[in-house]
Amino acid sequence: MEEVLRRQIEKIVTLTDEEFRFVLTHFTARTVKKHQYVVQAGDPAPNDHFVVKGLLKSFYTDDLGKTHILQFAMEDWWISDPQAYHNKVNATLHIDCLEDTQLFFISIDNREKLCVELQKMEYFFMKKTTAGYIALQRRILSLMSQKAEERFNQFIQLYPTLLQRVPKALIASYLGISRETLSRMSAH
Amino acid sequence: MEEVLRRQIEKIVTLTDEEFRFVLTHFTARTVKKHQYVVQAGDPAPNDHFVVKGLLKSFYTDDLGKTHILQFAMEDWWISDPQAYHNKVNATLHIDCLEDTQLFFISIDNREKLCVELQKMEYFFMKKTTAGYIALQRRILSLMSQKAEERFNQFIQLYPTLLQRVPKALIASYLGISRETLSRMSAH
DNA sequence: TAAATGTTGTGAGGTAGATCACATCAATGG
DNA sequence: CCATTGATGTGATCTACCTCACAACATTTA
Repeated sequence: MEEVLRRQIEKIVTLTDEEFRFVLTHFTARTVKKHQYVVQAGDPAPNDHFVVKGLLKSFYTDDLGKTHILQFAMEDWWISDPQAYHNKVNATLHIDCLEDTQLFFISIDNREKLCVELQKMEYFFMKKTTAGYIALQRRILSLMSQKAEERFNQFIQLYPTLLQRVPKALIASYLGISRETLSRMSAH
Repeated sequence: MEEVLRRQIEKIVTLTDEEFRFVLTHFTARTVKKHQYVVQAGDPAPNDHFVVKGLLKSFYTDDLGKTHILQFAMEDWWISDPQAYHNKVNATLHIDCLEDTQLFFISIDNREKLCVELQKMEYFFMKKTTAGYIALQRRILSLMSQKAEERFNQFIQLYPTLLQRVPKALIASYLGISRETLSRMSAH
């Protein structure tokens, strides 16, 4: 279990056994069942979650009650409500499990402490955040310049495994299109 | 001029005079005329730009030749092609000036050096990147859950000065709607 | 200062995709 | 193992927004 997290970090910075043990003391392990919530809009959400096994989604519910999926997170991914996490305000997003899930979470306070104590880890988080930023920019461009079917095809290319594990209606919500429209094009 | 940059940094971390002088050695000042490009798709784009005075935009040109504006940047903002910058690959975005502009830019190599030399600065960039990430997430939600007019109203709230300085057609492009549609609603 | 170029408005018509409404079949839990 | 709930497909409308076309000014620039 711990090794999954270690491998994730060591993709970017190398750690001695001792350093990793130290890093680990800042995390907490947790298992969560399908359908359970990890973050609820309105509540504080002081943790960032690393997925060891399982699958979650984060989503926003608008004034009309429609939900919009911001992110899926499977093995090796991180998920949080970043605004609530970094600014210590209440969540505006929900996060729940699509499958039984094992994760490590780290509080924002522990993270800030860890970054000061071990600069490598600040570097690690920096790289992760930057990569996330770039991915979001790509998604914005995709929402603005591509039509539904192109976005879906791109999704299939990018996340073939999610196509298997996630109901189509949720993928539609992630892509910003209706269930029915996506259904009508699954041919290609 | 330098003070603008200093104030920007000191919103997040405090610097001694000496530290700031040191920070400055990693930046280069530059003035750019209206219509000039700062980054061109296809070329390397190893610099991140801090705007002291003026106004720029970053945009993507799709296969059909349509352009989509990702970002405006006026005084106190940063602008780059983040993917090209951080991953040292060629740009996919263009960045050009909407007004005569003064800026400080920092190469990715200088930035990485600076972050190691002065950890405060790594913290500073981390905060900036995180805030940017949160803003992009909000924009994605806005593209998915709001319709054209709501997005425009939100834009006015958020960036009243841009409404003055930027042609409506460009704002439309930023919002992912057509010039004509935006024109038809400027009533409200 | 005339010519070229950029900005904004507005009409008319077209369309991608939303919404509503069912139907079928699979999965899950008491 | 039956009953409820979830997943998916598909037809029939509806609509927000796009595209094309043109006009009227404003602003550069030669």
